[in-house]
Amino acid sequence: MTKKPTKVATPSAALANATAPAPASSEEAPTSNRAARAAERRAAIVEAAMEEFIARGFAATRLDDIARRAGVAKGTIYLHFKDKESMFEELVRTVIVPVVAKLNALPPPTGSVRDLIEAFAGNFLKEVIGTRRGDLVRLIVAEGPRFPSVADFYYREVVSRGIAGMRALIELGIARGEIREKDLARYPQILVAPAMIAVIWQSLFARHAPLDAQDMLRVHLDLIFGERRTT
Amino acid sequence: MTKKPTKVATPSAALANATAPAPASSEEAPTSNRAARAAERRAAIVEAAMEEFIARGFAATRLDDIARRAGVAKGTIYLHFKDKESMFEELVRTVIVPVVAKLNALPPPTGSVRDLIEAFAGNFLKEVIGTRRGDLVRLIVAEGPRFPSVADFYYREVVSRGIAGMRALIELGIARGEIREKDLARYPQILVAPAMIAVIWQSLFARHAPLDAQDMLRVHLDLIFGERRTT
DNA sequence: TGACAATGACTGACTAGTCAGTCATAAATT
DNA sequence: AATTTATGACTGACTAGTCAGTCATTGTCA
Repeated sequence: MTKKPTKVATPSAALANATAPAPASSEEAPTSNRAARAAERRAAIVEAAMEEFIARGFAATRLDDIARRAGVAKGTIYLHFKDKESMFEELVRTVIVPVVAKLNALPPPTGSVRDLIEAFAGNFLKEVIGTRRGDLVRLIVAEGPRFPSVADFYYREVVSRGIAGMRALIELGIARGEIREKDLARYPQILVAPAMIAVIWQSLFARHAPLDAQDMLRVHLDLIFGERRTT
Repeated sequence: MTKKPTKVATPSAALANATAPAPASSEEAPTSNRAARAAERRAAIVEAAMEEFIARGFAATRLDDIARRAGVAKGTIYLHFKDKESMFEELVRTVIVPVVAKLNALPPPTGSVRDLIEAFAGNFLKEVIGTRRGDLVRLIVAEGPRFPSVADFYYREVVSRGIAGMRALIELGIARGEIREKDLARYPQILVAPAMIAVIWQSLFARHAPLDAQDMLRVHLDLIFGERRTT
């Protein structure tokens, strides 16, 4: 039935072409055993899928494109994921989990609350705003309503924890007299809002009006903690 | 294929169902002349398209569904719009324009700046948060990157004007001594951020954790203007 | 150690289905 | 009757998901 006498060159050659002369991104070992190779494949698929989903959204993304970008045949995707939908869902989980891990490993609360939050904001700036992770946030906002399970997961793992953490910090700030506005503890969203806006702004309007997110967050913290002493 | 001998009742009946017993929204006349009927059709299509696009996103929305919801045959859509893409773009324009008109018709600046902004926030709460318009904002955030022309339009017509207006208000507040934080004028986004977050929250997380947007905005204004005097 | 067998990861042509856009025909309006 | 407007069956391009077949790797045995 299939009329392929010569077969398809070598699959490994195709793979090498698709990604780079050297294997994958982080790991460099020639990946001897099967399991490792499989994990590597899966990682490549996840990576490629994220790029495509971010660029085109769920519905408009073609699995063929993901496969090509991952340097893998389409069928291979189905060895790792049940279908397009559950691939999207698992993808979000896979990418989010390390973030949650980091959130849990919060630094010991030394120094002023303002310093803590400032450090947190700095981190957020570097790791989220204007990065692939920021785009992922926008993707979740975009697809959330069509993927309740994704929205649920994101709320449970990231939002609710983030809100709770921020609330604890705010309460500490209030107890220490650093924060005046007591009601702020009821709406930690207010503390985070400018950061979220910065994420969205970057991917929608940066080309029209670049936003100095760092400076904006500083001003926002001044608003909450009062003008910063000069040093 | 479709076994519909009797035809689809009357289109107007279907339309009436979709919106209300009485035809269309504003106009009530039996729409005698051609132009009026055409405009009505177009409005029905726009209305239906907005519902579908909000519910499914651009790529996953079927023109057949829009046509059915609008009580119109698919071909009719193409009498009003060139194709799906330009329909989406024109749709956003059509829905946004009245909002801009309202923005331009700002009330005369009487009373304190805080009162002005509070009135504005109240309006926003009623007309945007938790309404179809709020969903439209989310839709623009979602599809913006794939429709630069939509993002451009939205930025030009809504965002940049809104930011400018807020900045003027903030500067007034600073001049009058109502607002302490002078740098706020450089980032009117901070003033608006919680409102935007509320919009997004409603459509993503309201089921998990309902958000009292009104109260949150009040707290945020307290933060900016100082605790509100009891009356 | 070298030869051979078993495994299952991987492939990509293929199927079945979907949907944007078209156009011959019909209805309504003039 | 002529013209404009509306219809919806149809088409062709496109794509999610399948599966029979391939072959590098691993395991087994002499």
